[in-house]
Amino acid sequence: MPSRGKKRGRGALKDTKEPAFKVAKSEISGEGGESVPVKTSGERNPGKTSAGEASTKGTKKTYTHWLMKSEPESRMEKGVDVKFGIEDLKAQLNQTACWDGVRNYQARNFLREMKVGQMAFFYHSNCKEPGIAGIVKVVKEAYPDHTQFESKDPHYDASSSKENPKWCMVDVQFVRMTKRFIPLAELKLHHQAHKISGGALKDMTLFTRQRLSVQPLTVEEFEFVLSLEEEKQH
DNA sequence: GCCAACGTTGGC
DNA sequence: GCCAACGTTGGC
Repeated sequence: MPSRGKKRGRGALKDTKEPAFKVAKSEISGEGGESVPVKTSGERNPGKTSAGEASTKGTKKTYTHWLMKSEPESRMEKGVDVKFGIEDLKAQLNQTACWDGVRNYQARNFLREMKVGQMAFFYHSNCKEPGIAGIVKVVKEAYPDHTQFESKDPHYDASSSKENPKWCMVDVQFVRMTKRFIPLAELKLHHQAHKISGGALKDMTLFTRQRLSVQPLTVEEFEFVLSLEEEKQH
């Protein structure tokens, strides 16, 4: 939904109450976030916590790099155009926008993990040429997504309350375009080759959880994708 | 426009 | 708690 959700327009910068960490049990599916990491009881923490590395802390990985999907082409959803490509981000005041409209628990939980200064790929989805168009950085950490309370908004959620907001957003700022557009098809070729060779993209979330609109990348994945910038396409 | 993948809902 | 039906995402 970030793709299905991202919309133009600055979000009001009002800061309401922090979303409680406690969430309704109906949200369990997403409550753990990418909670998946095996919880081996008693297993001692490998302690492999190099800065920036997807580290194993306790039972859950922490990430420092992300990929966020948004739709660069016009599409009407409940009478509202949800188009928001990287050019739209660049056009915002301070080239900064709130990442509203995320309505998936896993994606939301990743938004909550994001820290100021962290980098994310801006991915163009549901369009002629899907792929990575640029790089953005987190400039404000998770706070309530105001659009969940607005009945006219395509992502209005009647089941959420201001006392206990269900959905959050972060603010991101444009950093730069990638040196060249990196098409999904190209990433997929690497992913498939890496599944055999054991390369950096072998488990890339873009392919293992294809519908997730806000997703983490390991440092290795992020750097490998960056290395593709330098390649001339066939 | 088709449809695979997959998240959510609700009956039981 | 299972799982079929349904809805959404998003590539192609």
